[in-house]
Amino acid sequence: MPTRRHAIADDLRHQISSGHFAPGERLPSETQLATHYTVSTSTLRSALALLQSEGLVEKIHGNGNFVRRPLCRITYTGGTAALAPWTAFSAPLRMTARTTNIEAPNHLTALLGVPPRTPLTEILFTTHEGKAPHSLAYTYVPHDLAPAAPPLPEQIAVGLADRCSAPSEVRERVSARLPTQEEATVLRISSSLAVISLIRVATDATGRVVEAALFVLPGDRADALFTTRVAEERSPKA
Amino acid sequence: MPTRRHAIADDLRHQISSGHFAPGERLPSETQLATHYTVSTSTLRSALALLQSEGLVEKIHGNGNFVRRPLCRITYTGGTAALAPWTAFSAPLRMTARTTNIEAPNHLTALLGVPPRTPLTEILFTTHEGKAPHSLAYTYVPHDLAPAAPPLPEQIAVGLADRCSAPSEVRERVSARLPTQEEATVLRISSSLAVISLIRVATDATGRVVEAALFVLPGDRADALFTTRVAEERSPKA
DNA sequence: GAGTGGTCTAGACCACGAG
DNA sequence: TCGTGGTCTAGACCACTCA
Repeated sequence: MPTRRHAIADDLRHQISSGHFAPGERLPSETQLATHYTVSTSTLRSALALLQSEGLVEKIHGNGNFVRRPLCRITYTGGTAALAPWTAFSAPLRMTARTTNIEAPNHLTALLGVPPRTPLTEILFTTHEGKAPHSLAYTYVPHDLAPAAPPLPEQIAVGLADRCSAPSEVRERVSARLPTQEEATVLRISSSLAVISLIRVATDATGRVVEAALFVLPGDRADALFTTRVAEERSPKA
Repeated sequence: MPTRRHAIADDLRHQISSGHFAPGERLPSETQLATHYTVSTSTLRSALALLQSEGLVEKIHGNGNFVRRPLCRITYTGGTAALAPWTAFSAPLRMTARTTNIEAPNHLTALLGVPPRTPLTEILFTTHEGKAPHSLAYTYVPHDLAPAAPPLPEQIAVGLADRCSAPSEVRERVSARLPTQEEATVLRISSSLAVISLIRVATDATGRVVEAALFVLPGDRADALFTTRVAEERSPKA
């Protein structure tokens, strides 16, 4: 038995997908919609919450509810040894970088295998599509491996390749969760829209961690792909 | 500036983690809690919703709110060529299987590269910890590759290894989303707790799909790990 | 049947954004 | 300033679980 909020959400979904509400358009105010559907504003808001968690609608406080423009779906490609994070993405994306020198906070020491307060370089990559941020990647490298050059994305890749030895192993751990308040704000997503949290740790032949990266990818527009080829010699024995 | 529901959620979180409310215990009723915190029941319920989406509290309609027992965190290991799905999990888990013969529905034809209504064998694996279901895996194999043996997990692995050629490539696509109503019910999770959705497709040397598997893993207790070793010969060029 | 959570209401008051 | 969404209230009524 469908509840009212589901019925309203379904109706709005249809109106959006049919083009009755165009992408980027502002929906009627919540009061108007509540009157139209003859429900209370609370019920109407819970209907909109469903659409938000699907990434169909973006609320802007004091302004209105907007139909989200459909975004390019991007694929993070796993298993690449490249140190530059954006090379892992399939689609061409505008990317900005911001470099900060920090001392290793507690939650990073275990990941990087370094003592607390080790000098690190943090590089925050942000991908954009139009004005809307599309994904976040916090990258940490030991300070002596970090490029001295200004943090233009292309230069970082070259700088890293110059200074550090080749990674010999990359471990990527993927989990699903809801975004933190900060992530939701920066990515302009609902805090009820699931995100992929991906932690990538690259170690060189000596076992030293040469890079750790924390990716946050909105679930409505990103996924991660891992391809494994099996050597012919090996038996498929479970 | 923290809202009331966040303050209440924080307080309950502390009481749970400090052991004031024990795992498995039923919380006071929502009315009692609302009185205790001098808020309306709506506000109290929105505080509980926060704890639900963290997997700390399980609501049971008509019965009460229960502190969730902390569950073993499990890791799905990617990149394995094994066809038996449970071998991908790190922890020992109780698993049940249910086999059904079906005709390929539309959403599977593209995945498997077969015509509509191709005979398939669907195997639904469920892992359990105690009474609570822990994860779901829908596995599809072409009917002629499916084991004729009864669907005991161990026998399926043997049956598959006997009949089909070795997979030469495994593609695993990971995304994050909220569970469907059905998944939330079966897994006994809140519909606002993010899940990992993992689609694994194994193809043999001829390019034929020998297995497709759809995993649903609750985000509060599961993650996926992919390890890549880089051959020494290759350059780390981005 | 008694008690629990689930849905919904009609409204107050606050915080934010744009003109 | 005005209109928007954000938070919260006090309470009605329904659906479910368990004794």
